[in-house]
Amino acid sequence: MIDKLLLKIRKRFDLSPRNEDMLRSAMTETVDFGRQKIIVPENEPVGYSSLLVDGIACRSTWLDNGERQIMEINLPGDFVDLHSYPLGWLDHDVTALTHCRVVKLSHRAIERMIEVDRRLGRILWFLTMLDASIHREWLVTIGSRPAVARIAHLFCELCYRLNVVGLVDSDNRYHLPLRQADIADSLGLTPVHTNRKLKELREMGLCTFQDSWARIHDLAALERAATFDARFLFLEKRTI
Amino acid sequence: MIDKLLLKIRKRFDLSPRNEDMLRSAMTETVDFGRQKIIVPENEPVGYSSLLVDGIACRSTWLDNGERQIMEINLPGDFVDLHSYPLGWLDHDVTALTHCRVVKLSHRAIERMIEVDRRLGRILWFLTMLDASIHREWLVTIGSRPAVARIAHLFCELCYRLNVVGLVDSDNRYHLPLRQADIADSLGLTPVHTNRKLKELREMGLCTFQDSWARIHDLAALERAATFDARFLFLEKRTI
DNA sequence: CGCCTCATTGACCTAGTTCAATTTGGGTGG
DNA sequence: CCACCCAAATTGAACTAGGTCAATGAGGCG
Repeated sequence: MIDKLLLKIRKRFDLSPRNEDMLRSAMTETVDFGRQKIIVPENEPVGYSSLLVDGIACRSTWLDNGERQIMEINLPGDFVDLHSYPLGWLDHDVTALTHCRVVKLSHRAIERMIEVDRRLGRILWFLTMLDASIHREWLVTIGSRPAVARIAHLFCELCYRLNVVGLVDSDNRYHLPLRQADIADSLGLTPVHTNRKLKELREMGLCTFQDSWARIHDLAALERAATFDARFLFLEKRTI
Repeated sequence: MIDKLLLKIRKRFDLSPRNEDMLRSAMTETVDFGRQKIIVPENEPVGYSSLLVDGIACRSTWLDNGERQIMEINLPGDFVDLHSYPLGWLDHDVTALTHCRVVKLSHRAIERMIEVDRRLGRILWFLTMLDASIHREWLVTIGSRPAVARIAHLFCELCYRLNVVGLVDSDNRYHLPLRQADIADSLGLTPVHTNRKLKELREMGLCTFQDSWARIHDLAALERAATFDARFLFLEKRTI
């Protein structure tokens, strides 16, 4: 159930079997959400955090003009709203972009876990700071990269993140059941322009996104096109 | 020394005198940085976090093409790199945009404080999540708002944040010693375009930015122009 | 005075948008 | 099996917000 979360954590920290048990036993209730359903609504007090175990979700808000801005794409193994623990509620919606399965972790249980093992608290804090780092990288993407590089960067990011949780094939191919409009709304582009630039990436032989699958044909070249530097994902193993 | 930090925290949480003493006594060394100096360099292990007590700093990276993207503007009372505590190092530089004064808080001291009072840990975690919330709002700004609204939004944000630490005059006027280029690099615009749109805001009678001072003539109208909603700043007092 | 940084303005250009039409590929009901 | 429908992808053509380039001001200061 929480194996993808454990993979994500173990990539960066050593986890004792005891830690794993604590996490495992703290998460109980499973909930499913259909596509487009709101998993966590904006501005409402939250008493628990949700771990995405299956499907793809996103953080997004709607603007007055009807535009949607997606601020992060959540993958299996991600807590979609761990930050509601320190914040109390969310400043944005979390929405299912595909069918999603989620397990709940009450804030009270988080509190208890941290009380028993402070290091676990620091690990959870780390996970939320990883989201913040991804936010910053997106700021660079949207603020400074041209359209092709934006799309390329997103595909690189998702490749690395999905790889951590074992969801990338040996030939850099991964399941990505998103609409082009989802990508457009993530990158501050229009669906039409996104479509054209996806075609360009395809014709350049860098990557293909079709039928809910992303295939990266030349990761190194794609990273160059994206000016991608994986360091913002903090993939190194660390002590403490 | 740390009074602005205390204001910032007290706006959201009750702080016991003991908590305040713990914070106060943990921060010792003061360091000054001239304009353009790097306060915390990217990708280098950090053993302490820095609290900005005076001046304005920013988180930024440089792209291959020589462009700079600013990801957050740090004000007095902000920790510029509290997230280095869980992360270990930063994915970006922290740079002084004006002369800055900083006090240091070692990670060991943070560790100790949290050990003594877990609630304080949650408060520090909150502070880092506030930064993340600001990042998300900037994503919306850069991804979806037109130029005038971007600038307006930034002036609203700075007004609210500076107000918390007592740096806004009664007539919504605050010291903001930034170049137009700093604003441009924060918003994903060019300095030229920023200049033109600043003129527009001035002519609309919404706000003036001249000689290092921002004057908001009509905050409500400026917020409307920016589609600004202060909720992302989590300004409410909360329990726990 | 001369220099330097930053703000301002004008003229032209382009990456990305907008609008609208067409295609594609499932489903689904008969 | 086929006609129809619908969501999403694709393409074309015209448009614009914002960018680029380059010149001019306007202060501050050694």
